[in-house]
Amino acid sequence: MRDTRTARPTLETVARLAGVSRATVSRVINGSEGVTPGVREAVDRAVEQLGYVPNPAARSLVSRRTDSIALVVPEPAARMFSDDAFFTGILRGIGQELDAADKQLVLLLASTPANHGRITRYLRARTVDGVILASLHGADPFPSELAAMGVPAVASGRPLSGGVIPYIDVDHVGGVRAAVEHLLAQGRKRIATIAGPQDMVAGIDRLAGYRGAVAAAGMRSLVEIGDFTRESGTTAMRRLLDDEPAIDAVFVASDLMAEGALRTLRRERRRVPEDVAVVGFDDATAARSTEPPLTTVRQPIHETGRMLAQQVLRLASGESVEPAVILPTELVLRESA
Amino acid sequence: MRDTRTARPTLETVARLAGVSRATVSRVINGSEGVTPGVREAVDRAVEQLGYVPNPAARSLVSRRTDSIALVVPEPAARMFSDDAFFTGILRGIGQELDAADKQLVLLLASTPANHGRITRYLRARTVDGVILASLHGADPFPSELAAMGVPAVASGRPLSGGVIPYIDVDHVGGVRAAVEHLLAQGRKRIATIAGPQDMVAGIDRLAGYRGAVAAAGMRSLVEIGDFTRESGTTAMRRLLDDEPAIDAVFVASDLMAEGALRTLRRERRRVPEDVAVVGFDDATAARSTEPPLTTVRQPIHETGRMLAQQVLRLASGESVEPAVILPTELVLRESA
DNA sequence: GCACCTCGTGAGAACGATCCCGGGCGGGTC
DNA sequence: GACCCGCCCGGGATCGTTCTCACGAGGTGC
Repeated sequence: MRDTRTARPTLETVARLAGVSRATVSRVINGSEGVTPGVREAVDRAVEQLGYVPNPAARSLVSRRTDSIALVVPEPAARMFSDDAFFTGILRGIGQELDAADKQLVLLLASTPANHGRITRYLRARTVDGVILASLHGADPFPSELAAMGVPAVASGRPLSGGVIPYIDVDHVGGVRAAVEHLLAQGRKRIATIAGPQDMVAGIDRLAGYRGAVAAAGMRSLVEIGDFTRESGTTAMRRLLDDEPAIDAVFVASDLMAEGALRTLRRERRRVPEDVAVVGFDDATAARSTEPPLTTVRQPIHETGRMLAQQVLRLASGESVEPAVILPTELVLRESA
Repeated sequence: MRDTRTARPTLETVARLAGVSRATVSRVINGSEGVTPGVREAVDRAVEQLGYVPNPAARSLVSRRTDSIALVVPEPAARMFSDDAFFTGILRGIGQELDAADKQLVLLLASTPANHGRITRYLRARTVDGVILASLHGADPFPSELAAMGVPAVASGRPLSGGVIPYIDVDHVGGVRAAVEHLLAQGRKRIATIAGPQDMVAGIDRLAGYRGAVAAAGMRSLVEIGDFTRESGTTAMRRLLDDEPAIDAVFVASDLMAEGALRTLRRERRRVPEDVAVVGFDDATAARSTEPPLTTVRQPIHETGRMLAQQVLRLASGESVEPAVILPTELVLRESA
């Protein structure tokens, strides 16, 4: 007899109370087929009465499953991203799907390089059934490491290091094309862009999309590089106006930078959209409240999170998945263009 | 002989290679004292050579520790919070401390009521050594449930349901007092407030702070309630101006709402700070880029996260902690007041 | 020089589940 | 009526650690 406060019931306890064996209780708990209804009921009652909850450690020791998925977030990604809403949006999407599948989410923040080793070790211990990699900078080592370890993994955003693990991304190029075509349809003649950092996929692909669309229209491109922050949008816009005062439209690779750009335009007394049209990217919450409200490219953040979770769960259960899933983007028309 | 690709080394494997017993290897792994340097070295070499990583499931089965901490986030909190930067800030703070302590972070998003049961069950299974509760709405059941289960837990923000578990919060009242006194020192005569929702501590305490400070100065209070969103700031400010055109200052309980308020003031052609001074709360990143830049009360978000982690780790290791830790806030002077 | 104590090491019993395998029982077929 | 085939259920091994306890060697005190 042990302290009833601390002594948690085990399979054994339940089995005795229900008058059956451990194996049978296990079958009932895990919903196996061949159990007589009467017995099943007796076990259920015992479980209920004792408040039995299976011990996950014991379970995963033998089953070699942990029912949990890791989300690895390299710090640069977390810090740089256009806004935190992106991160939390993805998180909610992932959470929703894992929830439905009754899996846990383990968050691994890679803040320091030291930390990186800690994470790899953790992953090697097979403490999780699968890994989701948040979007990465340049030559991030995680994808190939994970592939080498044989851990089921998917990435958010096309990994720049090459196609070694499957990924989910949004249609950057298509979104930008729609934006530029919208500007062209308005009769804009001189369309510039404020691009994102060129060591991130989002930065690279959106710039490529702009270049392609502008070239297709037989126009010259005009590019300034920012770093996805509001401040960089402000200064980049100023440089653009200095270089080419005749600009009548600008595609900005993030809403945050677009806010900054709007500010410069206001200071320079350029009317938006009359003198200069502005299109952003992200459809951040702030896009509704800029002056004027921002026309922007919406990306399905929540859906991305859900898809990430779905794919990694598939991989974890042994199925195979497409090497890439590209989710559609959508131009949202407001007043800035 | 098993497949070397899948067969992970165990203590036994390491022990054989090093020519010692399992127990000794275990001692070395866990850094116990009494091990001869020579033996320790031999074991270290074997571990290195085999790439041995302890199996967490086996370990926690016997040790009854899991080396992981859960962060429980009720959906309303996540959705409503002034901005997602708050959440991610807390997260980073927690991450940093857990990292230093070599603990994992398990994220539990309470999106639906159904989900709530799932979370409680998970927590009852003792899958984590401790729990951090993200800030809660009104009468959230988690604090008392956790207390009843005897799981070490701390809350972010004073739980409204009463002092059943320790918490970390910032000095809302002190911050607001500093803000109001700053306005008084400028000779402002009619100081209004836009408060947050009155079912959240942040909303309640900041309003209380305002009421206290204004009363102390022998002035009447003038209150409009918002919900921490930009839009609610816009409309609340309009109502305030309608009610009392003579307003010459307003304390706004969040920067996001302050942005909305600035917008209304701009539309109504009131100059800030000449005609109306505005002070926000949070020191969100956007506060630097409003026009004019926002004077606001900074709360130590990152520090809050770190403290949450520190306290829950203390509790988990059996120590006791103060029932409440209040971190200081600071008035940041910019141009809006 | 004998008893005692300390310190490093090993043997073996848990921890609490899953899962394979075999035994018992009931019913259908010849 | 005997045989056989399924279907349920139980026994027991197993997963990979930690931890208690016992043991032996070497140093110290008298």
